[in-house]
Amino acid sequence: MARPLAFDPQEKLHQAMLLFWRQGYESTSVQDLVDTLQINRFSLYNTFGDKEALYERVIRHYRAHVFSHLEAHLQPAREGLPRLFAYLDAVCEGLARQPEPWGCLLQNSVISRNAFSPPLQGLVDEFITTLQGHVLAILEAAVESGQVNTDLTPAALADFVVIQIQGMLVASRGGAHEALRNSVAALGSLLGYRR
Amino acid sequence: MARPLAFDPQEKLHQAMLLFWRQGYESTSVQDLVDTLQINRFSLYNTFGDKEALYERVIRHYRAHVFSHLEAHLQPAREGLPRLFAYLDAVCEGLARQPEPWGCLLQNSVISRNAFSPPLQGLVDEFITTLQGHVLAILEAAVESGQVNTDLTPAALADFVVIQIQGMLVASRGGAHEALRNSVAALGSLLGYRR
DNA sequence: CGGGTAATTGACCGCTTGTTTAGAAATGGG
DNA sequence: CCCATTTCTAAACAAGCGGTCAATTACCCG
Repeated sequence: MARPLAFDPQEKLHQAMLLFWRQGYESTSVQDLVDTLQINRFSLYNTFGDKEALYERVIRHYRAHVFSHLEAHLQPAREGLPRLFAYLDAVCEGLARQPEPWGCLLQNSVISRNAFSPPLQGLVDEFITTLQGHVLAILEAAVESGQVNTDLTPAALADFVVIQIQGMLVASRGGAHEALRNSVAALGSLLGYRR
Repeated sequence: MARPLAFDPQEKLHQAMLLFWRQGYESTSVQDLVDTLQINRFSLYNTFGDKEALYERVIRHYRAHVFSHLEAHLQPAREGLPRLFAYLDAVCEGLARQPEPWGCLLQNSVISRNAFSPPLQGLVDEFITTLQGHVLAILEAAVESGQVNTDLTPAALADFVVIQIQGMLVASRGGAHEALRNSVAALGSLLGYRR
């Protein structure tokens, strides 16, 4: 056959994810990637395609290896509020554990979505759609089972909660960990959720 | 004396604000500014300094001519919840009226604060601090006067509401106007605020 | 009307961006 | 052992970035 790769693509992809996560898409140059991943410029293009193609793979990697663990807390939706707050607690904990306030790679991508081509925009938009779906299912179950007593529709409540989550993810980039915990506690109290 | 300016600095500053508002700081090049403001490159530097100095003046301009009108709804704080929801309604209305979903220039600046020098970072951080101050004062008055019945501290509630506002401002960039209104309605309902 | 002052002009600087090229090096099967 | 195949290396590409320059133009005051 031919000359084998001198590096592990998965490992390099992981390193690229960490770099993009910390610095953002636009602020991370190809030179940064070359320096950090310790592979040649051409090898980078040869294995991952151009910068945006690499970022797409990074996003999928993040979704599969980071977000999926958080997403697991949101199921099964029929259990209602305990699932929502298990997720919110895990989000708080994950954000607080970061050495620097990087926030969430997916939410960061949503914010800079205008820098992407339409297909990639669609991919990052899926994040909000997915979140919305999970939260809505949980709140429908919560309202139906009487966990939360309100005259609001589950859909309106879901909009409210998703926006709250988005706010938490951006606020975390200021390092306001206590504000995040306060925020979750307040939401719990207002929804009448007893732990 | 000497040759007078061939343009109105205030007018050009306003145009620069609109451009930065729409495109963001990093995505707006000096060439974009030259093309849009219709003044020469050097004249731009001569009157406003470098790109970051211009952006600082843009932020101050925004604060004085755009945000101040919204901020006015937050006072006097002693009136409590009506002031908060007057502000939130105005924010919703302002965001919905935008021809394209630009969000809030100040919140957008907070998000890309890492691209700025420390002094400018401080200036954009003032936005959250200011908002926090207003909201806290309102909620203290609201709790004390019994407008809202909760076992939460006003400080925790303020963290919650400020994060909610931040979430609204970033979500608006996806054009989700109805979700914003639902979100405000949900907050009102959960706080027991009757309009 | 003439001279001093300041705004304007457009070319130009060095640097970084993302991307590509041509040639050298390394592998494993026939 | 050698050649086909693929990776690797370093250099270079064009385009765009923020920022600066000397020369020119237009104005107001004396």
